[in-house]
Amino acid sequence: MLPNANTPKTDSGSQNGKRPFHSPSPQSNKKQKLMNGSAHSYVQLQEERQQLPIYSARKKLLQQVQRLASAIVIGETGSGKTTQIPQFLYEAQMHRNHLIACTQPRRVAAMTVAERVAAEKGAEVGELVGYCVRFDDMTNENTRIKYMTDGMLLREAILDPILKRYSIVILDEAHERTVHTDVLFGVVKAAQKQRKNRGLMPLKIIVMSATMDVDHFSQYFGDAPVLYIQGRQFPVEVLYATEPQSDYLFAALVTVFQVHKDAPPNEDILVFLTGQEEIESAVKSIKDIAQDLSQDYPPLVVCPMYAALPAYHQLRVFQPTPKGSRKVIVSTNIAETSVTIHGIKHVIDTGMVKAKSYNAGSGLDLLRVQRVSQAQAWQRTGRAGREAPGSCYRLYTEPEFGKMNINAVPEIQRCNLASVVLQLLALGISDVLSFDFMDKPSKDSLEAALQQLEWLGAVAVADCSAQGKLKLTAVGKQMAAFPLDPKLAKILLVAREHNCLDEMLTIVALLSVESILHTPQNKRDEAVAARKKFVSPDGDHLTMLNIYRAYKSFNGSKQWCFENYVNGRNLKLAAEVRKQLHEISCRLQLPSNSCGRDTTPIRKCLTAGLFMNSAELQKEGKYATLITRKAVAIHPSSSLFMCKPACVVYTELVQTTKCYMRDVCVVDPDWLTEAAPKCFKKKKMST
DNA sequence: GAGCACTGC
Repeated sequence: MLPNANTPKTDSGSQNGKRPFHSPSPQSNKKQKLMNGSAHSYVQLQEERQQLPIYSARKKLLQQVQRLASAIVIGETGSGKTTQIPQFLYEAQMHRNHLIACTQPRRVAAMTVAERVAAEKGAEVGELVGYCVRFDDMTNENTRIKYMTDGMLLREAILDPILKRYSIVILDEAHERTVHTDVLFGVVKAAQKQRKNRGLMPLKIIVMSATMDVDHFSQYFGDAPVLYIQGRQFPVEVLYATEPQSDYLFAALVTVFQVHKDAPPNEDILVFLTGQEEIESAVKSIKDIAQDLSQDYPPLVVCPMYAALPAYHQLRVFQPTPKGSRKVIVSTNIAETSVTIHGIKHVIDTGMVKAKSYNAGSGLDLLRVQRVSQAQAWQRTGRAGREAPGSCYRLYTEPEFGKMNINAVPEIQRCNLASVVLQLLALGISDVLSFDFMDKPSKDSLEAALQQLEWLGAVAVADCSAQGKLKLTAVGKQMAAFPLDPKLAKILLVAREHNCLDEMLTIVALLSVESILHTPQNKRDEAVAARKKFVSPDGDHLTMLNIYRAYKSFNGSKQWCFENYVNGRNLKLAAEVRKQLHEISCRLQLPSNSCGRDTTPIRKCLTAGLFMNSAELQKEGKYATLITRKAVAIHPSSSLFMCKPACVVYTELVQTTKCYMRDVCVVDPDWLTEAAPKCFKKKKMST
């Protein structure tokens, strides 16, 4: 998806608030540059390996892993831990002819690191060294070192909770604390214990991180020893605002031009802002101001950077700056971890980020602009010292920095846990509330997730007491087989009763990718007009199905996508997801069939999964959700906006200026009681 | 009568 220039981050910057960045030796600097090239001879690669800082820690690490069950490795940027540690373990025969897994939070990282390590081993990727990510398994029976996404290992654990194919599991980038990594912590720890109790081959666990919160990891893994590995980060001068800034956007603009005035040309600037709209407007302001500058200033190239930006626009960020000019990149936190941009000398950190927070009580996800954590601030700072010394302008004061959270709240404490809980149950962990999380999610959010699963018919209480053991039902087991939110998995399973699996596979695939609509701000009316022919009176799900069918009938033509204002990239992804879901439904022996032109079966299936997301029209012409009686409205982007159907289900709620329902479908209220008699009966009794 | 940080199976 992204170009080669986008080197994924495999090692992470220092996040220690107290420790200054330290300089690398000149020699290692030269080697670092070599490493960034592409074609190397085997001999060259072996020489480079021995120059890495981690090489000197090799013996100690091997001894520790030999002797103990678990180890923590703290390694800074460029230490080479991700590429070297799996090789050290393999070369020392510690894999015992089983697999060494090394998990990554991101696909691109798993793939490119595997390529690199395979080259170092003088082999093709997919043989001794392989990778496994969704849609792409590059391993075979000879594979011993396997890079994979953390979500992939979690999927495998459902089929095999003690992970018998693996002798060593390395959890890399642990400081990022993704939901998948956090669940894996508990899963590998339990697998290790199980194997020990049953007298099986031990499972060694290595946690690799760039965090300052080392003790937390160590304690969780039985006081595992911690190995520190020096990195190769250049010093970055940190400058704080002298007084608090009320307008971070304005402060950012002023700072950009201050740096532009004082710094030599060819020293590029990276600015961290929070979102697409803010970035586009800042880019425009910078361009406008730059136009009015005198000829004494170097020319300015301004690039926006955010995930939703079309790939060919993203490319610009990676192109080298012409000699004598300066590049300013205005980015979301995508440049914090997911992409590495070369040539950055100055970082401007507004200290703000847009992050998701979840309210278990209302079940509402919402995106909020908030302060970054200290760890994130150091991560941003580190982006200025990748290739040479740099500077970082913090648009907040030092006391303000001191008041920030040391680490970000782990994702598992701020998201809907229905998927996680379903997976834990599928792993055979019945006592979800007391699962050994490194940082426990709140009891409320675990209970809300269980409630949802019970309503969907995925779990049943095995005995009558309130604290009774929970068990997955047959339906729950089938739901867990799909890489989907439980609501969407349920939609697929009920399709067998309504004979419309073909349609539901498409709709669910479309719901699990980002928007397939492309609506440029200045061409909104044209886009709406072009897509009018696809609109279904039954709502957005059916409209999307129409678009997908048309897309397929034009063989995914790019021209067609362009003319109809739909996002070809996301439609293609949906087709890929659909294929995977189809394979799983074949494995579960769900009958493949179509309902033709009748939309009723489709809407009944949607109701069976989305009944918790239902709303009815009130007398005064506004909507209220059925379960929580919350005031909501149809999102203006919906094909049902302006229509007033009596009863609807929706995919999700988004809170902006109002609480909006997104992806709305017209349903019959009787279908709701049919789909979840317990849920709606219960509601009537309590009101 | 509006707007969407970032990943991942």
